[in-house]
Amino acid sequence: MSAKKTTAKAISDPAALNEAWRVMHFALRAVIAEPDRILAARGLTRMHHRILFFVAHTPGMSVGELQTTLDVTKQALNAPLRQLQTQGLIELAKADHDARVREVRLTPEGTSLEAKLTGEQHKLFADAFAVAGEAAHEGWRAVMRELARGAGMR
Amino acid sequence: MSAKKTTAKAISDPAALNEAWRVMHFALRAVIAEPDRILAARGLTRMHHRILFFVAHTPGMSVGELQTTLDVTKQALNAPLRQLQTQGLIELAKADHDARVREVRLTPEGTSLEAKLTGEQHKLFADAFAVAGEAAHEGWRAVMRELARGAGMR
DNA sequence: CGGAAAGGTCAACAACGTTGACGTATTTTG
DNA sequence: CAAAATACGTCAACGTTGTTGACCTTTCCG
Repeated sequence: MSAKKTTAKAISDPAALNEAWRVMHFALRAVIAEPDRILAARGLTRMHHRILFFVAHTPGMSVGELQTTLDVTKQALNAPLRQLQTQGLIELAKADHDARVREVRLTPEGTSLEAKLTGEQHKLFADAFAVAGEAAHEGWRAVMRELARGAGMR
Repeated sequence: MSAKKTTAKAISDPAALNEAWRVMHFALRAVIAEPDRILAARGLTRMHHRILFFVAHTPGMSVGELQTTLDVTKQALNAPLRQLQTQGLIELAKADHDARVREVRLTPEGTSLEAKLTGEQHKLFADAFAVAGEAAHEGWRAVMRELARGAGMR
């Protein structure tokens, strides 16, 4: 017994729901902060991050797939894509099966940067999960999954 | 016994951390979706929503306080503020203690719209919490608080 | 061969926020 | 009380980012 009883807010207490929304914001901000600074230092933006992120998890993605995934026009994608290439973070190569298609992959440096960026985020999540405990971790995941259901969840 | 065991992912499993990030995105998107549509239908944007939100919870806020809170310039704030006023959602009145200061309050219609907007979000949260259960709710809050610590948390 | 697909690129726009410079009440201060 | 400081409002010039539209090249395929 004991532990904090914190009034165990009722699930639909307006104040609790309101706080949920605020906390969500700050949590997101906290997780984005470091990566954003690192990116900015290289003159990169969130769009670049998004590209690195998706390409890291799906090496060899075509430009068109990226475009669809990120839901932007090819013109909007082109500039950041070229900048990443210029900075030696990604490579564009013709696909074997279709020379019209250009496949995107991270270079070792790109892989390194991407790892650094997501590493910062992972650290925050891991710390939060560690402090909150395994049970809280499971609860968190359950709630998030529920919230995310209904959004695209591509 | 029973219930889903779901492999009880290790707290620092890279895949779990990665999923945490993705889920966070989708959850946020899901929560923002409806309010955004409602706003858009009235020709309003997120900035208007932010104004309504803060003014709702701190009636009589001055324009300057709003500016500081939202972290935008007065020029950026002015336009949406006037539009909200024109649409009869907020009222601007001179402060009793200082006629230079203009206090912002929601009109009944403004209060109604704000309630509708946050109501949509509350519904999503309440549903997610209800489905996940009270224990998960507590866990979620614990993790979020931990994540948010280190961000501003104004 | 000729049409369709994947990309690249130039150009005109539109949304949104920023900085800079003034102008106007109103309050505070020397 | 005159002068400096505040709180706001507003006009104007930009910068960023993404969009639509048009056009061109390379490549694939029937």
